[in-house]
Amino acid sequence: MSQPLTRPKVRDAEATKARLLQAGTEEFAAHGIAGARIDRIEAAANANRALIYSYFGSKDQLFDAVMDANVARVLDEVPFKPEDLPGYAGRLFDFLVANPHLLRLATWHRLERADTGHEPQGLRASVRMKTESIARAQAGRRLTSGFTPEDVYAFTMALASAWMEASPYAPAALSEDQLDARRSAVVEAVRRLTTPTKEETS
Amino acid sequence: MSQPLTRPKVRDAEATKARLLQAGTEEFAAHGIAGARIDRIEAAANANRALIYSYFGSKDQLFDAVMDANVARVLDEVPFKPEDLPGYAGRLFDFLVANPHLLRLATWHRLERADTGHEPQGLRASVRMKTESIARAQAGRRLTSGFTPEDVYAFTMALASAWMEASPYAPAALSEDQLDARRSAVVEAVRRLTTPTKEETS
DNA sequence: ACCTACCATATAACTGGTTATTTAGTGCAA
DNA sequence: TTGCACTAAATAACCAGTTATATGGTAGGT
Repeated sequence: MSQPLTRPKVRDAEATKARLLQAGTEEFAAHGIAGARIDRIEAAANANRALIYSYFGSKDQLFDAVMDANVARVLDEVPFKPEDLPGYAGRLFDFLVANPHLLRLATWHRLERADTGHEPQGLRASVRMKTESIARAQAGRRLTSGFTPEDVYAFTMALASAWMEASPYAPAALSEDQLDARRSAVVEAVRRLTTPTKEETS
Repeated sequence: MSQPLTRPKVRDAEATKARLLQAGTEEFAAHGIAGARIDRIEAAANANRALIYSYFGSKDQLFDAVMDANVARVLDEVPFKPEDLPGYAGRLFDFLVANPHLLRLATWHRLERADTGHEPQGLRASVRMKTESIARAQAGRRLTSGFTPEDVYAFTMALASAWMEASPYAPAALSEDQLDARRSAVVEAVRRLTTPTKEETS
């Protein structure tokens, strides 16, 4: 995770970009855009600061690149299946437990960057795909029609990240059992929200 | 909301502190701690910057004071009743729609200040009171025992703020009708989560 | 194989504007 | 005249971004 980032023996622009993205991910997740320090990224990436400007353009643009890379990673690693929203919530919960800094990163983006209109690459398309497949599942009576597809999506996301948002104090000090219990609660909550009511199935 | 803050004719330290807290609330909600600028607070509060240091101590301590004041306000304005969690979620939703900057403020606190151990005055006590009264309601079979009191609380909070977290883009452009629909969805979601299941009531 | 000119990669030092915080004081009111 | 509210100006550190320079790999000529 936070091993020192080592340079390859040969010069390699791609590898340097990757180190800068990795160091930027950690720095931005910890301190946000305004709080991030170029010299810390420089040191952590084991690369010169001027390369940030030649490869990415500016601090803000490095943040955008960091977001793009990590959004792509989440979309890749947490598959979405509209017929199993509780399972999706559980997998998302697992991912956030394993990568709490990425939730912080997304939050910083919302606070500091969303109003600039710069959205992470692929995010909007992915959300549209998800809500549309939720709509299809609703039409097929496989999940409740009591909420709009956007509601279902927003609630699922909110429940999966509820615990990380709610407990800023001592978030890491959780036993395996406690973690399992919370995961089950999230899955069960999404199940209660999304299973069709009796009237809907009749 | 953002009228220029005017000074009284006579010198009045309390009034100046109040202006600094108000200006600080808006500045910190907009930019966070690292992004906030003392000179903007000074200008918006119509007060000299040195007063910030003599009354509050530092930029960080001004932020803490701002948090304390606004947490007190929320606790005061959004009454909690464990027997009506859906209603509580609805009122919280209303409050957040009316004061979106306070959700931002709380989020900045989580990101920038929570790990310092400085909690807003009264928050921990209030959360304990809420979870304990949820536990009593569960014991009295008035709400589901399928979740721990902490789960119930975290989920309720998450659902009430789900929409604000989920839609950073064009959050203000919502018609009255759309807002009502979202509110209803939140209330219904909390109702589905918290009403006892058939087995529980039998 | 060897040379060499070229260019992308990389670096250290610098610049100029910004920013939190302090200081030394002014003036009002009791 | 004492203490408090308030102010303007100074200070010292900080920090994003730039520049001038060095270095290593390599394509192409001999």
